Amino acid sequence: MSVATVSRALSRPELLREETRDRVMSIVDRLGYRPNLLARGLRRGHTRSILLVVPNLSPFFLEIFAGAEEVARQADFALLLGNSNGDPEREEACFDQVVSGRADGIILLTGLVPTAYAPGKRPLPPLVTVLERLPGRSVPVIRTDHRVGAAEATRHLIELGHRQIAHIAGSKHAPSTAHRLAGYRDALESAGLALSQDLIYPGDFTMKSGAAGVERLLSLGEPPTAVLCGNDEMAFGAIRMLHNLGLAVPRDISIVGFDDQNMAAFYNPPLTTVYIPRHELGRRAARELIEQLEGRDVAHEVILPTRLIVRESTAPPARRKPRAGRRRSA
Amino acid sequence: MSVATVSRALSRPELLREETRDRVMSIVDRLGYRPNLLARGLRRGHTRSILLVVPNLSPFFLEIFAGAEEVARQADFALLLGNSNGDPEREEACFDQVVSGRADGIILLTGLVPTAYAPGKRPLPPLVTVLERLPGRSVPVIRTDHRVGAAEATRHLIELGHRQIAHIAGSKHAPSTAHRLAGYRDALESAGLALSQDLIYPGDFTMKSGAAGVERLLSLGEPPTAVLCGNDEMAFGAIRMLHNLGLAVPRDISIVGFDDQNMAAFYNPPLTTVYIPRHELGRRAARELIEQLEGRDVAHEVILPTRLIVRESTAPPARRKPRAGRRRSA
DNA sequence: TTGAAAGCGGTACCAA
DNA sequence: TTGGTACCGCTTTCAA
Repeated sequence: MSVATVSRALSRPELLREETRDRVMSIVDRLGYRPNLLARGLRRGHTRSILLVVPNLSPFFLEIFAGAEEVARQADFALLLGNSNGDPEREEACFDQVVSGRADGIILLTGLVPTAYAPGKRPLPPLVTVLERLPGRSVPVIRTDHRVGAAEATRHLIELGHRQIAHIAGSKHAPSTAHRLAGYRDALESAGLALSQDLIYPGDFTMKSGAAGVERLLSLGEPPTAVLCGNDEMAFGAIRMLHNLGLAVPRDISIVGFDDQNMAAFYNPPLTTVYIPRHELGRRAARELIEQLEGRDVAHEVILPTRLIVRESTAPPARRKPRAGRRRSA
Repeated sequence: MSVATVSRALSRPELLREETRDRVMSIVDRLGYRPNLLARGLRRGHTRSILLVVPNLSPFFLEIFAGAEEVARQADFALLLGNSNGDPEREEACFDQVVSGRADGIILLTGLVPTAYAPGKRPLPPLVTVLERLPGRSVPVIRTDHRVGAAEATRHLIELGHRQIAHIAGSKHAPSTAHRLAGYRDALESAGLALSQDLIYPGDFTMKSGAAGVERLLSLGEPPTAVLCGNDEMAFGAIRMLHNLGLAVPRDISIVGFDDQNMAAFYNPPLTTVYIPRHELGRRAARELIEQLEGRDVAHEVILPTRLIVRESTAPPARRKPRAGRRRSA
């Protein structure tokens, strides 16, 4: 029996006589034979695998990964994970994976393309971005409207009666940061509330920065009665710090997060936050990329809705001004 | 100039005259040429990539991944992520990746080998396990001593004066569950405290099960004054439920977690827990596997120490019995 | 329906 | 130090 026959039994069984096919398969089973994917990929010119590039390994991105993996698996694609860790060099290495033939396309969660792939230099690999539109590029994007989500969350606070509403913003590098800030401003403006630069603290998405942010905001002459945080982590950090300062959430101050991580519902108190359909974001991204790889036309932009989830970290403002009480011993 | 020369310029530059090498490299740079990794892997017989297999995408495993990635990168290995999701079939598919030539070896975090690779069937790929020893196999393992860690945590509660100490155990499928339970028992026995099956709740590592567990334990005739949880997530769930029931931690009941996730220090209250050196576990695993792949001898077992981190979720028992108070409105 | 053989893009051996 | 070339394992065209 020739190698061609074995190859056909595995790849295009319909071309073989049933008897031949069975004979091959039984031997394959017995030997535990698995075709060499490198050779196959080399010959076929593609590997049926896609690379998802994240800027870090936070649970937020990993859930998008999980969604993408689900769709990829169904379509018989392998999903690889590339962690750029914010390093442009590593990001470029991820893109090179496609040039090197290890993957057929990229799902990009970092919001930026390596400079080596700037327009006019190397051509982009098959690409879909998630969360962030690529400026000046016509690359399909699956995203949510951060601005609308942030505005809705801010409006929730306004409707509760808050007037002094602060914002702890995310990392400057993330384009979503600007959009969430814009939504916060939109809501304040439509309510006729004054914007104050003092009420905006530049965080970096870490719990630590959330804690630092709220401490800083509290030191203001006119401290806020509510804070919209750029993500859940910073909200957790903020709440923790408030408790540490002897302040209770939401009694003394209301806190809103962004993302609705799994932990949000189980935090103490459960966090009011903006739900982002991470899983679906991943699913759609994988679907679009696979369509693209298979030569079909794809949507240029998909916008998935966010949703405000009201839990127990928000309430009407207290009568008296929130002031740091005795700092807890520990 | 021949292809052989280009190949050498990229793979073994020391074999070329400096001038030739520079000439090749300048053209490589200009063209953005990247060697095809499939062809290279096919020819060389290895890919310099290793696959890390996790049972799910929880932050716990991802931190081990991050540690392994660090070492892999330094050694110029790519680290792939395989998510078996508890499915034996997917687990087997991960092992097949090595047989298919996509990876050279496996770092296994699931604690079990697919049945297709049972002793006497297919030979195991180059393998290092993390956290769990493989029964009946001489596979290198990098682990911590869960039993000692759990005993230390339990002793901490005993020293605080607790006598009724419960345990919310992890998933039955994880071997660590049994070890942590054993450590809990060890400490109780050495302190001369009675063991009661009622005080052991079978959880599954989720926050939800932690919440259900503590609710159940509280309904006991003689409810516990402290609970050792099999991981941090269950501890968070437990604390949340307690607050929901109008009970405060640690005033009414003490809670200890296991793992020391990032969130532990920022939970409300900050969680007393057992630190597991996840990052180092990953680093060591990658290092051992790479050594093994390069034909060197490797340690058969590496045991890394755990460490009890005392924060604010534990305190001496209250005088009066903890009883569920008014259930909070929300 | 099956077999023979070319070729995917590199690497490494041998020769020059 | 460089070039020519066989070969890694598979797919696919062409011929039988």
